Amino acid sequence: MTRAVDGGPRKRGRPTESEREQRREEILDAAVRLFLRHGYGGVSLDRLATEAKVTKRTIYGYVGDKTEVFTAAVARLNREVLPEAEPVDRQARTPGANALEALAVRLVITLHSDVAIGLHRMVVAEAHQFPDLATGFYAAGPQRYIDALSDLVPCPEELFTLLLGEPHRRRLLGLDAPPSRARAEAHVNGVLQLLDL
Amino acid sequence: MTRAVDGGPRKRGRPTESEREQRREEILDAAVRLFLRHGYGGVSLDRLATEAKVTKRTIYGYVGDKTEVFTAAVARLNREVLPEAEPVDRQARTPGANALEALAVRLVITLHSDVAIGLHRMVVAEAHQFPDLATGFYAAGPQRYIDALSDLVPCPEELFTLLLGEPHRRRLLGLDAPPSRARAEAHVNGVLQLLDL
DNA sequence: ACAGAATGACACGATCTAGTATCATTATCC
DNA sequence: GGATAATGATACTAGATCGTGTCATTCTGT
Repeated sequence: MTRAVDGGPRKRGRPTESEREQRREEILDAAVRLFLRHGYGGVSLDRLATEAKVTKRTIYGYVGDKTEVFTAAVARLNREVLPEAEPVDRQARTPGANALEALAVRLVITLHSDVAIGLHRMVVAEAHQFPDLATGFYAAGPQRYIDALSDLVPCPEELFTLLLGEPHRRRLLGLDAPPSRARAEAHVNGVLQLLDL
Repeated sequence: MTRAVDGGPRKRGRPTESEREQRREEILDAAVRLFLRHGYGGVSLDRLATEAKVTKRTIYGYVGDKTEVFTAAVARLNREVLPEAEPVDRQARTPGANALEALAVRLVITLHSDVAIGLHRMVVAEAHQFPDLATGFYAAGPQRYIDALSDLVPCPEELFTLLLGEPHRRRLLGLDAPPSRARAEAHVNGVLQLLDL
């Protein structure tokens, strides 16, 4: 008999092999949730252990100390946000005037999402303590989007900057909600017109 | 006989009236230095007390608890960074094609400085815990610069966004050093050309 | 079946931190 | 001069947190 998905305390003792495979994922799921909500300093290992329904010793066994958990959580968030950019290449090859617009709208919606904004904010906040994370974040994030745009326009960096723009700055400061698709499309059209694209 | 400016332990007992006037400034000077370097969570009151050559009780007497010290430090930083925008109005009235360029260069250099970047990073990092600081920061900072530009160009928000651009994002992540004046001027000229200004 | 590995529950030590209290010392007020 | 206020030095309380230790429990490998 298998235990209910969220049924009280986890059973004791050594886990089965299939449980072991899920274990690390569950820990990182909880870490991502908590770090996004409360930031690095606002999450204790006890709280993370409770959230992951695991003990601290198990966290050390599967991931490591707090800094390693944070690094792994950021890495997972990077992989979670960036696959949205994968269809870029496919879209880029699609001819027609709307290819650029479609890509831009995807980019705006993705990078203004709660997850992407939370990641961006965390990396900025901890750039002092985790400089390697900042380097990796920029290379895997903004730089990659800029490279994708470089196949389509002559000024990819400036286009990327404008696609984020002040709304993105305000999102980082927690001043606005994520834009609706309609707002994102309007923003994209405004930017493309401004740059004569 | 007056004590040397930075000569060992401060003398005990009730301070003179002139000392009282300086006291709060010295505390906030130290707070600004430490918060910029180590962030809100990275500064303890003991450390702040040592840096300000004062005891914790005196900090409570002059400023308040840690959150009030942080709020006061951010307010002081806002006042410290923004006076650079005061000459905006005077420059704006100066006719000639170089008025906009001169203002833009000032803006780029100021907002990429270590102090401005440190403030921006701190406000982003603590936007969850101090949402009022984020609101005040955007209104007194970016919004104010955008308003100043609105007298000179038809697309002030977009111009502001481009004047910061990816170099500013990279500065927030600790990836670049502050731009030289030459780099700032080159960046401004590139942006103004792109927008046909 | 049995030894060993991995876990949850619980506890513990060491460290750090916010905020307060005590006491001697120095300035201000009357 | 004497009372009062404000300070530095120091210690303290109370709580949080990181990282380990102990022990019973459960799975894996042989």
